[in-house]
Parts: sequence; C-alpha cells; structure tokens
Amino acid sequence: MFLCMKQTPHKPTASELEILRVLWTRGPSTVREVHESLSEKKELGYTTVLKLLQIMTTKGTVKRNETQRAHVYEACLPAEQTKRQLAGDMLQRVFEGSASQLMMHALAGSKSSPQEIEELRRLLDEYERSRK
Amino acid sequence: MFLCMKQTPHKPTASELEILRVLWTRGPSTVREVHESLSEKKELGYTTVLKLLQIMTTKGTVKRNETQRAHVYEACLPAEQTKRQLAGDMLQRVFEGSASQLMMHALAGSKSSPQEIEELRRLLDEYERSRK
DNA sequence: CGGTGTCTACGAAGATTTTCGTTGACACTA
DNA sequence: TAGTGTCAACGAAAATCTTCGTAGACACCG
Repeated sequence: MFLCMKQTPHKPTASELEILRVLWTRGPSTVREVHESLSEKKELGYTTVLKLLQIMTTKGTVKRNETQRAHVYEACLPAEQTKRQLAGDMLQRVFEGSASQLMMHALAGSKSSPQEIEELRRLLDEYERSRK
Repeated sequence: MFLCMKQTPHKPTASELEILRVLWTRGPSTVREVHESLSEKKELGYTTVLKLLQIMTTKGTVKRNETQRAHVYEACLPAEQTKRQLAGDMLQRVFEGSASQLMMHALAGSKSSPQEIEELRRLLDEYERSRK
C-alpha cells in the first residue's frame, strides 16, 4: 500500500463530494451511515458507497479506522479547506481569478435574501479589515 | 442527425470549457485558430481539438458554419449564461446555496485587491436595487 | 495533370468515473 | 452448531472523457 505522495490534494469528483458532505456534517461514519444519509436524496447501492469510500481511501481523501468490524471513515481535510480549493479552482478556470465576476454570476443564478446581502457586506468589511 | 432535446444545457467538461473560453474571446473560429490559441498554454494535438469541437457540436454546446472548407465554430450560449450556470451549480453542490459561504471561500483562496472589494460592494448595491 | 498541404470524418485506445454483483469472513442467536 | 444478517474485498461492466492516428476529400501550385 502506497501513501499518497501528491502535494495538492485530489479535487473530489461529483460523487466523492456528496460523500464528503455527509462526512463533514455527520463526522466519522460507517459505510452504512453514509449510505443511509445519501439514500434520503437519491437511490444508491450500498456497495457503491463502499467502493467509493475505498477508492477515496487510496486517494487519500478519507482515512479509516479499522478497529471496529464496521470501519469508520473520516474526511482527511476539513470542509473549509476543500471548499476553498474548489472555489479557487473555479475562480481560475472560469473567471480568470476575478472574485467579483464569480460573485456577480453566483448572485445572478441564486435567489439571495436581503439577509444574505447584509451578510455579504459584513464579510467584505471583515475581509478588508483583516487585509490592513 | 438529432437535434439536442435537452432543456438544460450540458455542463461543459474541463476541456470543453477551455475551448469555450477561446471561442468566447476570439468569437467564431476555425479548428486551427482554436488549436493555435490553446497551444500557447499547453501541448495538444490538432485532431484532439477537432474531435472535441465535433463532440460539442453533437451536444449542442457549439454550432458550426460549414459554408467554408474550414468550418467555423461558435459557442451556442453567451459566456455570461454558461458562467452563471457553473457558478450556480457549484453554489448548490458545495455551498448549499449560500452565496456568502461561496464568497468567503473564494476570497480566502484569492488575493483580492481593494479595488476588487470596492467592485464587490458596488455589485451588492446594484443587486439590492434590482431586487426592490 | 500530379504532388503537397489542409481539412473533416471515423474509429479506437486509454483513463477515469460510476455503479453493482458476488464471495467469503465474521458474529449473533435460537 | 446451523441459520441469518452484516461487513469488506474484489472484480468488472457501463458510461464518460481525453487523446490521437489514419484515411479520404479537397484545393492550390507548378
């Protein structure tokens, strides 16, 4: 078995991301738990989830604790870091690094509430302060 | 030959997006022109680009004018619309629809200038006005 | 006309992703 | 202990993506 030598963590695929989201919200979980959580949204075989988690283990996306019969899986990276990577990747690939372009298109495609806008303003202030 | 029946346009793959970006900036272009443009960044065979454009044609991502011997390809959708779709997709899949989360992570992953922040504020104002 | 270069079409190989079926190990219980 | 249910491992099929080689059509040039 090889350790993952990659410097930059793997960009998760669509299915991997769904699993990661479960692990982020539930914390360390067994295959069954992940499967049940995903099954609420879409039909998906148990072994499909198992296989995915095994693949993600070899990729180094998740790690597992094998002390129990039902192995317990856990995301290697915190949600924040992976999300930042995904956002940054799209920022470069689609918006040539322009955060305002990204925001503009995201807003256009979503129904953001006034509260959301207020929160965004607050974030900008905070970001600006931290940059000083 | 079938027309594309899909209501929602195809989400472009990574390679398709690279090609779309060329078409968006150059406007309608031949395979050779797209290939030369992409070659500046990375090595890529001529027929690879040709094949991609052919596939994108069947998907309905691009359309082509065959009146010249060298067919001229053109994106079906304006850049704005596709970018909006991509941003909105990520917003849902990664950030559960929270634009502020998206922006927070995008900012954290980029080096946004004070001008960029100012532009973001302006966008928020504008968005809010348009919502009224 | 015949050679040279450019173009599209076709097919196909290789990689990656997504999905499960099957098998054998393990454990609980009646 | 024999039956029932749960689990990980393995392999593999199907779908999609990425890449390119080859062949045949076409046009220009001498």
